Amino acid sequence: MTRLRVTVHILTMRVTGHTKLATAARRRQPPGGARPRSASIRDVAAAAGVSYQTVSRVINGSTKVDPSTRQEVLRAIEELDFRPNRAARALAGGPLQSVTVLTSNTTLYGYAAMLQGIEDAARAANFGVGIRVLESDADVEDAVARSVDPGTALIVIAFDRLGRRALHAIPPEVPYAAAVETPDEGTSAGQPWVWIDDHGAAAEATRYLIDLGHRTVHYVPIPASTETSPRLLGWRSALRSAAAPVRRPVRSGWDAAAGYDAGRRLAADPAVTAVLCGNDDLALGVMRAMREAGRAIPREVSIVGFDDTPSSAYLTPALTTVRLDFIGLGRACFALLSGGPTAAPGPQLPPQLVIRESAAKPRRGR
Amino acid sequence: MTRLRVTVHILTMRVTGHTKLATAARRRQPPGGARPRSASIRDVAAAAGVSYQTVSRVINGSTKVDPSTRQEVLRAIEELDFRPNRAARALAGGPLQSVTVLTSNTTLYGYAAMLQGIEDAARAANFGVGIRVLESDADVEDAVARSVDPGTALIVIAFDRLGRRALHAIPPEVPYAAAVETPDEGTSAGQPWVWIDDHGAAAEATRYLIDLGHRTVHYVPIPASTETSPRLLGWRSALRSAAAPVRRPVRSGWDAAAGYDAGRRLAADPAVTAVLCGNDDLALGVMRAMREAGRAIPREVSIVGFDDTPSSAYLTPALTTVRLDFIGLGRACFALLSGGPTAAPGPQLPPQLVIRESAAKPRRGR
DNA sequence: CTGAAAGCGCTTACAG
DNA sequence: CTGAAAGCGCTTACAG
Repeated sequence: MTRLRVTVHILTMRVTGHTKLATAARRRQPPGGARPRSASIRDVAAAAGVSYQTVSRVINGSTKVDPSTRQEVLRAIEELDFRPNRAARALAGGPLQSVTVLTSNTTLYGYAAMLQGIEDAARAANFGVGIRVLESDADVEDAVARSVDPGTALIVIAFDRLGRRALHAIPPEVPYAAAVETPDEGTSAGQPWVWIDDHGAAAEATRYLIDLGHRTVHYVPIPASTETSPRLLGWRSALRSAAAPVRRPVRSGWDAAAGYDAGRRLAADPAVTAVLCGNDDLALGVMRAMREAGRAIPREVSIVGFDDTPSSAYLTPALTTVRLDFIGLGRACFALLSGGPTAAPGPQLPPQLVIRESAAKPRRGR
Repeated sequence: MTRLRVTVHILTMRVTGHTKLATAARRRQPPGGARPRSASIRDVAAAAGVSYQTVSRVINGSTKVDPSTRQEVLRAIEELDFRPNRAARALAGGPLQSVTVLTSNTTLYGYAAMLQGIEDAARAANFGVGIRVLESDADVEDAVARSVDPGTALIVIAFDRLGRRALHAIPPEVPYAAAVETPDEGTSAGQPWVWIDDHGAAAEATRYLIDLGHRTVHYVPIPASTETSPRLLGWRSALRSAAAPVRRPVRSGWDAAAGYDAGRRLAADPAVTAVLCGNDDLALGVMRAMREAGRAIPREVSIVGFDDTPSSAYLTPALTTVRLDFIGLGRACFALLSGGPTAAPGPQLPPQLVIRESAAKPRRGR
């Protein structure tokens, strides 16, 4: 019995060995070829006539390599189409080579655009990009723990409560960066965080509506990451500066359905003539509810959104909204990881009010 | 000489060991706390009183472990909060543990929803998820090569030309699955592909408009992955069955801006009374263009989209569209990788025409 | 500047 | 069923 087993194993080994060799030869011949075993640093070293440690130095950008040696190694790398094995580098304690994005959502515009910016910057830096969705409060800790890995940094999209929790669950010295809704008061100096000036954006949009002649501006926020949302603060301060009454924000959610619900509640109040919405999807839902209630936009009710999604300009009426550069935010966030010259924590590209058709003077002056 | 070298080596080991410990110790103490270096299988083995190979067997689900031994190991794993090192597993030739999604886009609804479905299923299977965007034709080969990695499977979102190219660039025996626009004729049997019955969906939507009384239906497609798009075929065959004239499709792109351009061209033709659009964003753009041209929807022109994005029901008029289950498609695609009982290549959940407000009888009968 | 050693944390054979 | 060996492809020290 034992004999038989041994025999079988030897055969197996032989077959495997044979396959590998045959494969390497057939590499460029797709039809029928088995998996090409890719070149290792030893192969490159042999082709370049140096030791494999030198190859390691070259691929890691060590300066202590003779220029001509480097040339020869690079040529061999090119020739063999060598790509360092990520797993081996990570295991051996090599440099950061990938980033995992922790986010509660991947499809909402701000999140998806942020992810796009991260991926774009990461790809340019030859970093791999992973995604881990934060499912629930109970899942956050596990998500962080499973994402911590030598060789990979973390990026947290901390626009909401789950993201915020993940941010605070990252063990010290795990390399990371984050996009936050707003920095923690006081403690944010020196943190690898980027954000958008939501406070200023909300204030500007609110002022715009007030200047149009609206008596006040109602607010349908997205769920905030903290107790005090900068948008809420910006909206309120603009209202106060104008001595306009501050109405209670209408709690909702993230999408058009949530906006629709909020809109129905607002439509019941004839005093509502202007509504600022936490994102364009909410705005879309509010518009729908208003029109169902017979309130024309912008003739009877003005609506302003946040984000400027690619569709917002094509709605009817085209949405007046605050453009937020999430793609740039994602890129900036990634840059924080490498700490290059373009890396700067803090607020990024200022938001910009894009005036279109969904807001106008109220029917009668105040 | 030999003796000396041996001695030196022993010293080296000691020094190395010392340095590492010191470093490790410092690493963990930001100022004060001690971050435990994560447990390895050897730690678990020690805690459970077994060899580390046995731990390996347990975490890999080997059946050849005594139940009581397994219990003990699981307890130690729990106690030490052990998580296998992904890099080490990959390097040593362990099982698949992550999947990289190759896609030309991450923000368009179909792609983003597909990604969501994949992530969801992958997370449940404790798989990591990577993303690699296909930037251009020139980038495809590089994208595939860099994504091939032991321990990680590939999922290609092959709805478009770039995705299709990536699909065909995958070396044989790299584990993968794909969501395609349509299977290759003849050669698709047994391939790990999933898709949605676009042909049937387009035919159904077209028939619906014809049955409403429209003389014909114009078509604004999304760019197809192949020469013959199933949606185009479905649209055309429905038209032919109804003996309706087949107008040339209006080439456009993927987003509302592209839809707007197409819509302007269509609006110039007074004979256009019904338009089928390749996705909801295009439909939104077409609607905008039509209204700018003074054509009311649906009174003068009917519009039908594809996708049923979360916003489509809240547009005014609410969009009549074909609902496609991209989230389910993503899950099904992932399931193909593990080959479990739920894995079935082929067409997935049938599309469903969702009738809302954007399509109606033409003003005058045909 | 370049080479030889040790080891990262696992897995697969293999031997009991 | 369980243990001891070899090695995955790299990197960091270290020694010249």
